[in-house]
This record gives sequence, structure tokens and C-alpha cells, in this order.
Amino acid sequence: MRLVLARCQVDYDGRLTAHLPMAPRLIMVKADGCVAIHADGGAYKPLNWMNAPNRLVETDSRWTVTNPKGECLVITIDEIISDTSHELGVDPGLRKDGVEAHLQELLATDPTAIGAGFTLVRREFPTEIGPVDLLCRDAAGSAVAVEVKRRGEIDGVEQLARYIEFLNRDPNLAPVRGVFVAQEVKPQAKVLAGQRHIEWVVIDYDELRGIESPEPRLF
Amino acid sequence: MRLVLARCQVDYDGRLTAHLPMAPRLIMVKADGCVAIHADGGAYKPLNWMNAPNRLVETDSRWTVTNPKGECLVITIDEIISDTSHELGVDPGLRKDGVEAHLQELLATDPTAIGAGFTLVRREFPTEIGPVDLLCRDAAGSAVAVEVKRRGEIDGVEQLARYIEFLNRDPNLAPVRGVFVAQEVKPQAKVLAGQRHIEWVVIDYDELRGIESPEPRLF
DNA sequence: GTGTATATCTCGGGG
DNA sequence: CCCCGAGGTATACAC
Repeated sequence: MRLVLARCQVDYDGRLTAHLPMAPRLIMVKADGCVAIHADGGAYKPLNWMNAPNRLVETDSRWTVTNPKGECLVITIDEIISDTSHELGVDPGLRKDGVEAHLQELLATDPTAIGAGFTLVRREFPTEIGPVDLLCRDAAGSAVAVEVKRRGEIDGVEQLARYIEFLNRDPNLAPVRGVFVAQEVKPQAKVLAGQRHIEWVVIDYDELRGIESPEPRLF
Repeated sequence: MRLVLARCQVDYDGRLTAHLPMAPRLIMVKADGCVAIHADGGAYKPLNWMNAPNRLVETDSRWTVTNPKGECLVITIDEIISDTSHELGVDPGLRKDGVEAHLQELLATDPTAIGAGFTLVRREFPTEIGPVDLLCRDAAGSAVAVEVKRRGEIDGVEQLARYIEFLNRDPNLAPVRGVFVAQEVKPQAKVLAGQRHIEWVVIDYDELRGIESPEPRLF
């Protein structure tokens, strides 16, 4: 990883055009050739960047980064404050927990958290337009399509509505209920769900995890 | 901006839990207090990060970053390879051009670029499920909901269809036409638009800009 | 490669 | 403050 602190101006021309006036910034060049320009604020986003793969041509005062898609980043350097390189090696990678997949897994194990008497038919139940997260049967034996999200927004409701539309073509399933399950359901999503006759359930991830794998107790 | 190259292990507990095993990485601490951990690949995303505002407590071998939302990042440091700080000052900021907002603005100024005889009723016309980009009247006086995108994809058509569905409940507006406007409309979006009885128009951003603010000519 | 769904999305605007 | 939509979204994964 090469770290260059420099007073520089940056011009990007590609999916849009963008311009950064001359100022001191950090230029990061990583082992895979990608380039990012960071200001001294905002953890996440670089001001400008070019992802790998790309080609970096460097002269004294001008770096030109081009990629196969025809995008181009030009860094005009006024003054280099510091220029260092370090060998870091390949990162062993990140382990995550708590994402949607895990939520779906927990609900598959115990569908009663979605509705009393619910039983699981299948996870990732296939339809023509993609798999439904969970297909269940309710206490009365009716089919229920379940869409699981961490944050329930409007497009998730739309997605579930499409699945239900296709599932209802199967006479063995129709009529299919729809339940939208999330840790949080946005107001607009609730409105649209109402319109589409889709029910929604808010579940607590920590609680669900607690029920599924209760803390071992001494007594 | 402080740049620390170190062999470190990182544990995040907040919106999810995540773990990075011990390895050499770059730790970036910016002037606003935010922290980002970068590996030597992938321009854009840090492996782990904490956005401002937050509090950094530092001992020899352990940095603890906490924020008001209760998220927590712990960096366990095995060995510091390099630790430098630089004063960069506030960045003058990025100028962008070509984005959707500007497109919408141009079309609001001259809705005839969407359809002959079109007049603007309102930009960001509110509905229960969010604002429509433009509400117009066509030459015959019928209401037209317009969705503006840079790249017209399937979800943009869905979005417009939803708006129309809600607008049609208003007897002063119904029946509402829908026009999907973009610099480029993907084939799938065209197919769905056809199904939903939504028209689509491809507009040329440069041309539109030329019409709105023509180049001064010498003759 | 294209298309789809997710993200600790981030970021900015409007109520 | 929350809610919502855009992003040069990036990124992973299926087909």
C-alpha cells in the first residue's frame, strides 16, 4: 500500500464528471492497483476513486488513471508532502454475524415467531422470478409466503407481492397469504403492504436469538 | 489525519458483530474523529469503520472507539509499523455534474422535452408513499406523472407505477398517464413499462442542457 | 458477462 | 430528529 500526502487537484470523467480543486489530501494506492483520494473527514467514502482493474501512468506533476470502461481520473500534483509504501499482504478477511441470512435461518428453525402455529414448508422456495425466503403453512393449513428483511422498506413489499402473484398460479398453494418480516418496518412499507393485502411482523433479533439458543444456566 | 500501519485485530459490535483476525492493516483516524481500517485491496470500502461523532480511548495495545448510538469498535494492536500525523485542513469539496437532480431541474424548466405541450404542475409532488419527480399536464389537460432517472431500470418503472396507483385515487387527477424519462432505458425496463401502460422517453442530457442554456455564439 | 439483492451501505435533503 | 431517495453506489452471488 502506497500512501501519498500531497496538495493535488483531481478530475474524474466517467459515469459523471467531477472536479476537486487544489488542496492537501491523501492519495491511497493499493496492491490491486486501485486508487482512492481521501480528505480529512468522513470515514467511509473517498472523495474520488478508481477501482481495479486500471492503469496508472505517473509523471512528476500528473497521475493519470484509466480503466477498461473508459473512465479516467487525473490527479494534478502541486506538492508532495509525504510518499511512503508498505507491504501488507492479503487480508485474512472479515467474519460477520447478524445479517439477513442469519435472521432467515432463525425464523426457518422456528416459524412460530412469525405467526402462531406456523410450520415451515421450505426455505428459498423457488418461483419463476426468484426464490421466496420462506414458504410456510399457517395453523389453518394455508400457504404463507414470507419475506425476511433487516429493515423493511417499500421495495421489499413489492418483491413479496410479485412472489405471491406467481405462487397463486399454483392451485396446490392458492390462496397464498403474505407476511413481511423485519426488525423494523418503515411507514411507507406499511402503507403499501396494506394496499397489497400483505401482513407485516416486526421481530426482535436478539430476542429471537435468545429463544433459539438460550443462555446456558447453572440451575 | 493520522495514519497508523499496524498488525492489529479488530472487533466491531453494533449494527452487527464483526471480527478481523490479527494482520497488518492501515488505520486511518481523521480530523473529525472517525476511524477506518483498510486492507491492501479494494478502493472503496474500509474493512471496518466508525463514523463521527465518536470517542476514541487509546492505550498501548488497545484502542476503543464508541459512539452515541452504542456501537463499539475495539482495535487490539500487536505491533505498530508506522504512525504519522498530518494537518490537511478542510477540503474545499467536490463539484459534480450530470446527476439526476440536474436532469430533473432541466425538465422542470422545460417539460416539453418530455412531451409536446406538457406543462409543469409541481416538482416533487407528494403522495402517501413518497414524492413523484414531476407532475405535469399534457396538451389535452390530463395529469402525467413523470419519473426521471439517469439510467432507467426496472425498479424505476415499479416506483412510477406505484405513484400512479396512488395518484389515481384522487378524482381531480385520475386518469393519470405515466412517463418514464431517462438518458438510457434498459430493455427489461421497457418491457415492464409496456405491461404497466407506462410510456418511456429517452433524453439526451447534453442536448437538453444545450437547449436550456445555449452556447453563446459569435454570430 | 449480465442481472439481482444486499449493505454496519453512506450521504444529503425535506418535513 | 426521522424518513426517504440517490449513489460514479460497491459487493457478492446466481444464471
